[in-house]
Amino acid sequence: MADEKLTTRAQDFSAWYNELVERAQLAEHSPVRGCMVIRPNGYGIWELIQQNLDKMFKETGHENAYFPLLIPESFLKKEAAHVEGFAPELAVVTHGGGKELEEPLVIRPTSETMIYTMFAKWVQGYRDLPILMNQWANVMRWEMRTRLFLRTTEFLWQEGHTAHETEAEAEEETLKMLGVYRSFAEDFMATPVITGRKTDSERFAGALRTYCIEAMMQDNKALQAGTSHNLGQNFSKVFNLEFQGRDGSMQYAWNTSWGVSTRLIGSLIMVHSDDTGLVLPPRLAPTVAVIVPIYKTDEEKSIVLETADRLFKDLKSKGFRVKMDTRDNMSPGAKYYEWELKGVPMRIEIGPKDVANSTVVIAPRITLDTREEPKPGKKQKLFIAMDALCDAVEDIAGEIQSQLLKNATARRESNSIRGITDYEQMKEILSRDGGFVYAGWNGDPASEAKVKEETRATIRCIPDAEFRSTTAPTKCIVTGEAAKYEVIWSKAY
RNA sequence: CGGGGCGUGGCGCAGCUGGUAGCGCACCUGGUUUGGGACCAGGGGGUCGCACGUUCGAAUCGUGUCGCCCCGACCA
Repeated sequence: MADEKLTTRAQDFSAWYNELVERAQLAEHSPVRGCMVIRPNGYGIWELIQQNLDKMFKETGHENAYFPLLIPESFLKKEAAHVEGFAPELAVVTHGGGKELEEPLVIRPTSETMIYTMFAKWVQGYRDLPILMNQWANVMRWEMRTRLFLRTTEFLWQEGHTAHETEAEAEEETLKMLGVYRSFAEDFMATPVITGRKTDSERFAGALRTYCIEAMMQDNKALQAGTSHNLGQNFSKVFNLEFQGRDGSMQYAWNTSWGVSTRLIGSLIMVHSDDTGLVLPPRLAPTVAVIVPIYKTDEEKSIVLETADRLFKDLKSKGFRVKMDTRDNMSPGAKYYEWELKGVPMRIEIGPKDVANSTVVIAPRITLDTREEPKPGKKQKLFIAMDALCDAVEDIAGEIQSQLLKNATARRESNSIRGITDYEQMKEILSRDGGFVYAGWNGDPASEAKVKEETRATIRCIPDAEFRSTTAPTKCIVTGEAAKYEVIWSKAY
């Protein structure tokens, strides 16, 4: 491997991202415009996202189901806001079996219309509620411009859809799932997120209220990592999702929908990775540790491999996602670079010296505050007794997981600016370093649009109470009028 | 859709004042190496996005076409 170094983040963040995705073999462009091929290294991350989120969905009472890829065009046209929101980005099937179809079929951009059509058949009385459902699926949106993981024509996601008896119940569900996303982001993605509500202009087409989790990337831009919508009765009215209530009257159900997508993988990359390559939180790393055996002579080779294999099997039997790199045509150094590029959280080196001492060397992918500082100019290396290896891997994985969250949180905080009251100053900040600017807003879409036009920044959300500044801004930063909300302004993906 | 760039072995590129392809990496074989990107020797693999045209002759010139990437407006 004589590959050149990656473009650095400082040189060109965008080029760094693109190179990293391809070099770490996460995904690449397919022969079809805007569609990506997710390679095993990337798909493995998605599988872990799926497994863990799915568990959280089940724990909160949801069940999985599957609905068709194709949706009659007329379904999409039933809900006015929905049509308007999605019409430009639909892919439409017009032919089947060699004949033109009587009614074109749309490849789902999202499944509200199909799912609520079915819900309507399943619900008669209030006892049939709530319905708490989720599907893992692919969807298509014909985007103008695509980027691997962040915005592709086809992408993988989960979409939760629920139906409830009352508005309050629906709102509770909407917020509960937002909470699930937040926990997942923090506990698994090691990514701090801000929860909040979207303004009307950023709201989902057809929703009453849209809530979101927003994360900050290393270039200080925001990325919406998940959304949860309270759909009110907008869809139930259009799709006749009615039930007989406790008082005997016919009522429309209250719906919610919520989703996260393969975009999360893009977020993981942009939050944690460095100029050496991918950095993955251990809980979402398809390979948590890789063993690199080191030897010169044949005698050394046999004894090192024997020991390494024993440790490998031991780790594996205890459930660790571990790999052993026995390639013989590659120097250890080359392997180090490769596994670092691929984001494996820790490397376990075993050489003759280690065998003699009954130790191994563990090199964590990031520097840990919890361990002895690395020597100047060197990477951190930890000497671990062989008989304590399993515990050590477990501990170090936990420390990396926490360290990543700590680093990302510190970075976000140092790039969050509060207390700005001067619009010119905000413009200056947004055009220079960017970041999250907390400031007042009069609640008028016009002032929001003005900022977007002049700075390309948008209101990411009206943050929940715990994220707001201790002293609330009194004036709208754009107009100087009384502020209705404190909001977060930022450029976004 | 506007602006820019590009299509030549798997990848990255050179060749483009016309004479039927070359380099680096990767790959295969053998040998020496291996604690931070090894080296030597030998070897396999493309007809130059596609179409038409000019010409004795086209990767190279002309026209057209398709596709991709990057920057903007739209979006998870």
